[in-house]
Amino acid sequence: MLDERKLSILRAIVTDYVSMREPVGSRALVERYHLDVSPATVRNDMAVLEEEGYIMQPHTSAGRIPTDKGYRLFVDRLGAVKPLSTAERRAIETFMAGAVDIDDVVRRTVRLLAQITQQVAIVQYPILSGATVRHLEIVTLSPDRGLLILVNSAGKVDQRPVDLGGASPELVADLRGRLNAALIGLTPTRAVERAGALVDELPADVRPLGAAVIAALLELTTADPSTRVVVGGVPNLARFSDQYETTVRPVLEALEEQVVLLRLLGEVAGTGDVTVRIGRENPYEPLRSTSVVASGYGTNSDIWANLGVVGPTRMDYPSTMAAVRAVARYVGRFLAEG
Amino acid sequence: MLDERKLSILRAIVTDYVSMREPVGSRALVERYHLDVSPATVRNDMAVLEEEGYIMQPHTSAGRIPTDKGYRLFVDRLGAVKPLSTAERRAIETFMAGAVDIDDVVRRTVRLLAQITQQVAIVQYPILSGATVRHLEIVTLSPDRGLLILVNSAGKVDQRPVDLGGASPELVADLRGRLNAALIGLTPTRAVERAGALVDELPADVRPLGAAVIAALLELTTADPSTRVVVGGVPNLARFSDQYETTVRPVLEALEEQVVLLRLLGEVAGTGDVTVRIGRENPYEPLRSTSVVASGYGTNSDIWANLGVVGPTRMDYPSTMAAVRAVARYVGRFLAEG
DNA sequence: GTTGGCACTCTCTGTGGTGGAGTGCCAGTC
DNA sequence: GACTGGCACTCCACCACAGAGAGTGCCAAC
Repeated sequence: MLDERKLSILRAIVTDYVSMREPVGSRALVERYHLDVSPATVRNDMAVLEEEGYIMQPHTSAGRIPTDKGYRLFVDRLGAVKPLSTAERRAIETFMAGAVDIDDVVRRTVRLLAQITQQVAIVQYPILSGATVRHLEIVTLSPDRGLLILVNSAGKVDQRPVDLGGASPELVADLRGRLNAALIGLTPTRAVERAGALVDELPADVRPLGAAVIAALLELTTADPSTRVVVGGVPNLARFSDQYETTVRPVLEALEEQVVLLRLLGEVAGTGDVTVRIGRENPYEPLRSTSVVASGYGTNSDIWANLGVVGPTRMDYPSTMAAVRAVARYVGRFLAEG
Repeated sequence: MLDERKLSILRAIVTDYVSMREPVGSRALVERYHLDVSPATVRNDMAVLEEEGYIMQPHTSAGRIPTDKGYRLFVDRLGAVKPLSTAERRAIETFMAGAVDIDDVVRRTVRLLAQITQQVAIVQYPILSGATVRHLEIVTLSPDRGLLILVNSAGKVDQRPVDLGGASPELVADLRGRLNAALIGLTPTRAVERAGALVDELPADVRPLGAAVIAALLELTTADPSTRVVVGGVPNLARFSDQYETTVRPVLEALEEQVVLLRLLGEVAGTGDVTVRIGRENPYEPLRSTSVVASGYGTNSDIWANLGVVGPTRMDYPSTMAAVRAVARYVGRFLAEG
């Protein structure tokens, strides 16, 4: 159906449109991409490509621009992987050095991704499903108010307020001892199960306190699963200020909604490789004229969370995909090493 | 110099320009604000106001718009305090209910402020200078890697990685005991001083570990002072997409730079009341065509941090100031109550 | 299957003209 | 002396229009 030359033409149209930002005509195509045919031939091919839905004209007698379907074919079959520049590679290597905790790693990652791709970057907090409970602390703030603190083996610290109900320091210490003895080394999920069982084994005087603390623990482990997403590179939208209503505004609005971001990233999850959603392929209506390039990150065996960028459908897919892939891999390795 | 009527005219110009977004002429002014004089009289007064630098014309034979100086006078002397609507008041009351920790309070505050003012909101993390050390924990992650965790009396939890240098669990426990005994109840500043002295009193075998931990503690207390700022309501910039280059872009860029935000908010600090920086009064060059309305928040005796909004110089100052003031007061009270 | 030629279409740019809003100024009035 | 009505003037915003340029589709020829 589409012979080699038509594919080359589509590739050239996508490439040219992405870099020039203008509909591309047959003459320019022949000149800039050294196709050894005449513009007329290219026009015939373009007519076919248009009929098949890969390209379109903004209006009669204008050049062609790729459709979502055209970009899709380009991404699937035509985009040569563009290797990162050494500068970019070095940036990735050095950007993470000196990160002090997970927050910091996530913040640095988002900046890095935004800088390399020159787009808006989104990084989801890792769900360290392999991490185990390392330490559990109950700190008394006032007779009634306490704080349950959970530290996992990856160095993540979470806290939750807990109502101590006036329990004595001894009771609190007792409970802490029991919980630590029972839960250390377990995964969060198993820890919650175990804690649920534990409550029945507690002496009567510790039980009310135990119930309150374990409830807090449950909230902590269920509520947490990286509801959190960090965003960066928003000023990069400046490059699309001409398309304010179709591109800038919807992105700004989506960025404000954690839920939307999680959906955007979330639905690509499961794979460790880069996924691309182009235009209308996106699950979120207002972003129908933008694309999302995302990837899971983690170890070989375990995907922790996702990261990616969002930009106009007219983006440089090969470069963006290469950058997202490289950053995802690097962050995965970095976190695995601790 | 400026009699009562000229001030009324200035007030009317500011009000009209803010709501209509168009240069305002003498005729419209007379009609809409029931000035009991003729347009010609208003024109004479406007000529004076222009000469004094309070208003200007975008071009000859256009209406007038306020200058930064005009807005300043308006804010200082002419803006009647606009009370919050009951809906807004109720929003403030209910928005905070159910906040689980400081992160949550800050996030909710920023959303609230953005929603009420319909502008971009910025909230700085509170520096709870009155808070004291409540608990100090050293968690071992691996023989070499540990985590120093500091809990203060306000329920804030901070952590920092620390190199344990292979110290035995007994040594770690010993050090934890000593630190807790020595530091609990002290303010962060005093705690660091005390810890510095403590290192010399340590037995020789604990000393290297002690030095490492105390170094981490120092980092924690000095680095922390709310370097952190949270931003919300960015999509509200959509209302100014016509002024992309002068308003939207600089704001987006400033928002990416924590340092800039801290400066913006920081330089208004010290007072518990609302401060307004109009246009060129801002310390940050690119924001010269925007205004910042900010306020410290805390208790009567103690300012913890700042919050505010940033928007175009052409903003509804009375409403914005009222909202910022109300939110700052409410958050201060909310945090004080715990 | 490919190509050169040609008529056609549509956007973009610049030009000139017009209407309207608003001003500044002046002479007259209270 | 302050205010007002009138008037000439300025400048923007809007519109219509023409011409250039880019690009196309189609057709006949190779």
